[in-house]
Amino acid sequence: MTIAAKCVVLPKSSMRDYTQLSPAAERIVDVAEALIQHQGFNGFSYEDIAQTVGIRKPSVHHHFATKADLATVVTQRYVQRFISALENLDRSIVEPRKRLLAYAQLFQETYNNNRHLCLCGMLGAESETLPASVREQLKQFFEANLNWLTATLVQARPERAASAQALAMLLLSALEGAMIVGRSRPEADAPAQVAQAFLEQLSV
Amino acid sequence: MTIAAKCVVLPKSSMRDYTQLSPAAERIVDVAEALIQHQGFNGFSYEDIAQTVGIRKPSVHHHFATKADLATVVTQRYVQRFISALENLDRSIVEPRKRLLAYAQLFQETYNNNRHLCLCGMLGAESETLPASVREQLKQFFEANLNWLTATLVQARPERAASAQALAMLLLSALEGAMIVGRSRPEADAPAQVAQAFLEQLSV
DNA sequence: GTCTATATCTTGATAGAC
DNA sequence: GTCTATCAAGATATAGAC
Repeated sequence: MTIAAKCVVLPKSSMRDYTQLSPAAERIVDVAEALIQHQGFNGFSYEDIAQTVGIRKPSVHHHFATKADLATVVTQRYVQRFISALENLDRSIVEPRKRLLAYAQLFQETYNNNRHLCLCGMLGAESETLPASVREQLKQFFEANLNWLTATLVQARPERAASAQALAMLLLSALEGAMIVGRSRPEADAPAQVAQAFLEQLSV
Repeated sequence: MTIAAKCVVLPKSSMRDYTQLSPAAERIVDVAEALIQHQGFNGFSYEDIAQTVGIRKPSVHHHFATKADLATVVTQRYVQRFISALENLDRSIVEPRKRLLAYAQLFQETYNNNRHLCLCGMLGAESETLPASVREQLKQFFEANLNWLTATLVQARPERAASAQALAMLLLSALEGAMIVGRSRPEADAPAQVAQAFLEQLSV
C-alpha cells in the first residue's frame, strides 16, 4: 500500500487537528474539557455544551459530528499541552526537586478550578466506555508522565535510580488518586499535600 | 421537632437496608456493583442490569424504584463490607507491616477481577453527578480508610506518628490512582506494586 | 416477584433553510 | 456558521395484569 493510500483510509476523526480549530470550535473544546473534568464523559451531553457556549445543539454537531470526535480532540489537545508543560519545566527549572514540586503544582492548579480532575484521570476511570482513539491518548499521557517522572527522579537521586520507575508510578498514581479522594474531603490542596508527603518522606 | 417526626420525614431510600435484601434484590445489587466498578454510575442502564440478571427492566424497578436508590444500597453495602474487612485484618494479622500488605491486597484483588476499580474510587470521580446519599457514603469510606491507615502506620512506626496522617492519604490516594492509571498500562498488578514501593521506600 | 405495555424525557445525530 | 425542525434510540419510570 502506498503512503497516499494509507492517508486516504484514515478515519475522519483522526484527521482533525486541535491546532487548527476555528474560534467557535475552540470555545466548544474549552467547554467540553471542563465538563469532562467536572462530570466525566458519560456525565454531560451536547445540550450542556450548547447551553454553556450559547449556541444550539446542531451547531455543536457542525464542528464535531460525534461525541467520540469531540472527546478525541479534547483529549489530544490536553495531552499535547501537558507534554509541552513538562518540556517547559525542564527548560525553566534546573533543580530536580523544585521541578517535581512544580509538577505537582500542575495538578494542584487544575484541582483549584472547582475541584476539576485531571482530564486523563477522569477518562482513565471511564476508559472501558470510551472510543479507542481516546484510550490511545490516555496511554500516551500516562507513559509521557511516567517517563518524565522517572528521568527527573533519577536526576534528583542518582543513587536510587533502580527504584525510580516504581516511585514515578507511585507519585503519578498518588496525584491522580488525591484529586478523587480529595473531592470527598474538606482539604482543598490534596494533590499538593500528597506530593509534599512523598518528597519529604522519601527525602527526594 | 420531635425525634419521631424526624424519622417520619426520612426519604424512602434512606430506609432501605442492604442487610435485608431478598435473593432477587441481592442479585441486582451484585450486578449493579460490578457495572459501576467497570463502567461507572453514568455508564450503565437498568436495561444492562436486567439483561445480565435475566429479568426485565420493570422487575428491577420493583426492587429499586430509582437509580439513586440502587446506587445508595450498592454503596452502603460496599462501604460496610470494606469496613468489616478492615476489622478482620486487625483481628487476624498482628504485625502492622503485614496488615498494610494485606490491605493493599484488598485493592489488588478487586483489580484482578477484570480491572475493576474500587467502587468508591469510581464514584468519587463521578461524585459531582451523584445523589447526596451516595456522596455521604463516599465520605464515610474514605474517612474510615484514612483512620485505619493512620492508626496502622503509627503502630508500624511509632517514632513517625507525626507524619502518619499524611502518609495514610498518600497510600490511599496511590492505591485508588494506581487502579485508574493501571487501566492504561500493561501491568496487571499496579495497586500491589505502588503499595510495595510505598512500604519499601518509606521503610515501613 | 415478574411480566407486557406504555409514558415521558433525554440523547446523539441528520436534513435542509438562511 | 448557525438555525428550526425532526428523528430514532435509549433511559428512567409507572400502570396494571398475572
